[in-house]
Amino acid sequence: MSIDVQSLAKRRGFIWQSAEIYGSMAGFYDYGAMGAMLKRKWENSWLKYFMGLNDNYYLIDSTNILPEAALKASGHVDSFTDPLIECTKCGHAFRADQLIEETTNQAAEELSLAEIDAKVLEIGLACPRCKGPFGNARTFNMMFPIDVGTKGTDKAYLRPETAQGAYLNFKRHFEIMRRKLPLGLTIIGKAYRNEIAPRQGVYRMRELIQAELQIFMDPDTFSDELDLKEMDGQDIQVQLVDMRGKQHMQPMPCRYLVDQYGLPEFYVYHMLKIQQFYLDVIKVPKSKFRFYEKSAKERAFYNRVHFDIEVDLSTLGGFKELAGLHYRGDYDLTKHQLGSKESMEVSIEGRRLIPHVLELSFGVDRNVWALLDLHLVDERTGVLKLPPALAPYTFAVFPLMKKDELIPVARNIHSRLRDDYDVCYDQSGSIGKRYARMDEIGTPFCITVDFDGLADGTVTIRDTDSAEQKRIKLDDLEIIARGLHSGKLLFKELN
RNA sequence: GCAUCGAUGGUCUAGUGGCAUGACUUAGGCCUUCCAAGCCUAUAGCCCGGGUUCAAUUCCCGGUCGAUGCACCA
Repeated sequence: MSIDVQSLAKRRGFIWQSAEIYGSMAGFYDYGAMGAMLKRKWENSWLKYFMGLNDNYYLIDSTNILPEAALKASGHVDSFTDPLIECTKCGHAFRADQLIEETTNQAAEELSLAEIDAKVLEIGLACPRCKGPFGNARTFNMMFPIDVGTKGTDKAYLRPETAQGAYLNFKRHFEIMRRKLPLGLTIIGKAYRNEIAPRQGVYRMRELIQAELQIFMDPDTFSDELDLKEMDGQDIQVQLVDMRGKQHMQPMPCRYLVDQYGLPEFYVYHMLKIQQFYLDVIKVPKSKFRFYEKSAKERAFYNRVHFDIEVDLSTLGGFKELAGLHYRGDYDLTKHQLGSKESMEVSIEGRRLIPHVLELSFGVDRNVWALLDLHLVDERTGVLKLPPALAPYTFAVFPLMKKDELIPVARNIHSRLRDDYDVCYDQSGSIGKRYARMDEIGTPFCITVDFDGLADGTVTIRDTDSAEQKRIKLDDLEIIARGLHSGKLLFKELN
């Protein structure tokens, strides 16, 4: 029998559907005690890594509710919408613009609802499934509308992406942070999309968490400010558009991607950084990681370069998008300049420009799920081997048995460590069962107080990864704990 | 949103028109000097609404949720 990640996630307190006792709504998930800690630690690792790329990158926060005008300017009110027509006979809904385009070979994207209705009549469009007649076209916008104020007269929406918060705040932060480029603004927060058919667990949700870094920069000088030497001799795992169907991915030298494939140096530099994050911090096996190039047709029109970051997840049946690296150009700030009539132009050493945006966009829920998927290594017994910095609990402390001599010592160790780490104390059940519990929630180190140790001031410490044990002096506990937690000391280096 | 299938303690399941099965888990106890041992006890369940029936977890209708395919995913 193999461990089902979904039921482990539920049973051990990671994640499950929201409002369970009322039958749930599709696309909404809640985090339990373990899941919330795992998510927080993923976010912390992510922040530490990506904020560390530049001194001028900052964490900010912004509202989930945005005024209609802002989302009108960003294009979401109009383009986050699909015109639908429904068959009056079989009830099947179709994308009106696509159907018209297929039938007439004419672009229909710009047609209004009334124009669509007229066009449907004109060309005698009928339901491709049952030949039934179509009703009037209507729009379906993926944004959740909100009525603000007692009369609900201020129209607003739940934000469909966190990015807009950074764009709306750009001018003020540019001023506060002393007018330097590149300026990085990070937001970790909720975004909302009224998906037509949420599927595959946390992979497509209606309320999701995004971690996004928006880098505002001058495309002509940004590359010069990066340490491009880091790219020398480094390969990126990529699947380019023309490789599709032939292979999953191929290691391509950074230099090739710049010189031959024509990607901007700053873009490839960030590919490398993202790859290092996944391979070194998240510990994704190299064979399960790739950048997946989006074709001109697949990417949003304002993205000049777009690769998805994909990881091979067995629970989701293959390579799945966990993040995206988008070179959005000056599209966003230009749009908000038009919409708000506030100038988004900046002046740097005599050069005036509207900064361009390089967006690093991560789906947090998917990434947290990926941790469970990737690190549940023993499917039979359910051993989760999480990196110490990501595990919900870094340490667990047990008395070998529920005996009066052992309990106070174990309690004391627990409280010594608790100030600095997330530590679990457990004295219930056999020692083997307690180790197994910790295996399932990914606690990397278990400290056990036994009778031998009472005499000579030692405890045993067990490594989840290898299930091996070593005996350490209680006096060394703090320094060893610090080393193991940071990853600077490896378990095998003990003694 | 359409189609097919499904939904039983916390988890995984058996089964049924009339006291709902088992395992694991969890809690308490006994035992136990290191990897889910054993014994005793306890807690806990038929997705929601309506219908048929003396009686519905079971049959019927509608909904919700899930899996899969199609569609959708700027």
